[in-house]
Amino acid sequence: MNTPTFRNWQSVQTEVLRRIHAREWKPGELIPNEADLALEFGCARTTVNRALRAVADSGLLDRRRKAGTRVAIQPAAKATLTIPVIRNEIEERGQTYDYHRIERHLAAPPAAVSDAMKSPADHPLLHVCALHIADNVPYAFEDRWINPDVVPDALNESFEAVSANEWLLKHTPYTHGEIVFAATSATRDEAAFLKCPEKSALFTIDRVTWDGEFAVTKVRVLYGPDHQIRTAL
Amino acid sequence: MNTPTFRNWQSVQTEVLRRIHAREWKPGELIPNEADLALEFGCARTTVNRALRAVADSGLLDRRRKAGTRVAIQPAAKATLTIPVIRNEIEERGQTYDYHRIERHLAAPPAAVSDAMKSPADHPLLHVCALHIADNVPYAFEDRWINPDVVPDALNESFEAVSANEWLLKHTPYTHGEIVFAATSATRDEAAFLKCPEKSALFTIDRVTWDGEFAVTKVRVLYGPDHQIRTAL
DNA sequence: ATGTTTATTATGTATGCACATAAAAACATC
DNA sequence: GATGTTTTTATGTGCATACATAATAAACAT
Repeated sequence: MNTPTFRNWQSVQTEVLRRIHAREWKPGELIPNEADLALEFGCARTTVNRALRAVADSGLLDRRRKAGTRVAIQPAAKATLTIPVIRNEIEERGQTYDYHRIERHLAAPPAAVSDAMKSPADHPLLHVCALHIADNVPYAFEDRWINPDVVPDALNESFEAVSANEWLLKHTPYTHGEIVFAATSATRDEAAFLKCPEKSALFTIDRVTWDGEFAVTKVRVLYGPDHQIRTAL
Repeated sequence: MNTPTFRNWQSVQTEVLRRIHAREWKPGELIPNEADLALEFGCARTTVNRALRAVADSGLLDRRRKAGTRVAIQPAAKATLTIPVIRNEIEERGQTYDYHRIERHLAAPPAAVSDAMKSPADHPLLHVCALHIADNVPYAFEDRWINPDVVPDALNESFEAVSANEWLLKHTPYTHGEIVFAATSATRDEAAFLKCPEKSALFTIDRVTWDGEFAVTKVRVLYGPDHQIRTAL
């Protein structure tokens, strides 16, 4: 009744996951240390380490030096969402993508925007609004503010052919960002653009992108009604 | 003008990220292979490999055998969301958590639910509805269906003191799950429970949890108005 | 009893080496 | 020229070893 040998880290990972799910290792319980597992699985400790590290990354194991590795008590689900460029999102579903720029001008942003971008209240930013369309149906409304100090080239771009989304990705470096998911009620204007009833519940993604200490851009994307983002757990 | 040596994979990663952000390596561009980088950084190829793998995991690099590693053209943002147990979510903000079970009975679920759980339409499931409360204000409404074939013990549990959320986490193994984020409009009943206007836009998480081929539970959590989930990018 | 120092130990990681594998590129064949 | 086959090459991974580090437990001193 010997355990079969596990050659690669994936198979070790699978076995570890099996034991966790089968409750052979119960939540909160300490599991054998890497060296022992390596012996049991007939592989090197490095391999066990890699497997356990992967499982820990997914949140199912808690690891601490000296204390050892234990099964997470409340495995706070970690879902990795991929937020694609809208064009890709649409084209990957086999729909035709269309883009329509609605507005583009320099203006002082509302306080909510200048605050989020940590930009002086009266400092003008480039405001670009656009509609993303899938199979001739409005798909998402994009409301974006761009900091021309950080991206001076944006002032020479009309954003009529290429969406600001893609243009910025291609031309602008950034270091980090914040992203917020929420549900918002469609305003009159938004409803008109998205051709949905006013006050429809819209899935919304807000994103602020930074290059060092300067905000590059802030964008709010309002998706059409019934839009959903799904992922495996 | 020699590059300083990078001792550990984190510092290699930092340097790689710097080069990407600084556009020394431009989007779409092929970067030197691992062996060359190892030589340049004065470390082993394994170390470079680990660093590049980490960056690739975050979506900024595309790696393919033989073809080499290149900077992602459109780094589809990958956001890792942590979906905590609601009680923890509330308590971590220093608010008091309260829980109120609204309903619990065996019933044949609506088609949408039995379909999602791949359960026969007329097969009765345990329906548990509850309200999660933060500082005496309704926080989230939980609408859950539990498969008693998979979790027979649930039939002996009133879910009055412990939320089904936590009880299941503690008692039920599972293998995988699906999760869907969306925005929904509050129905009359939901609005009443959450003490918000009818048709408010509510952030919604739908989750189906499986143990092998059997659905363990399906839950829809409706968060109160203005709820948002944020994460770093 | 209590605080402080010193082992001890499990994980974390760097390294050199070997070999596996996918996929591009070169080549041969029809 | 199109198609199938072989070679080449960059990444992917396993392993043994060594040492680093964090955190606990044990030993020690006060």
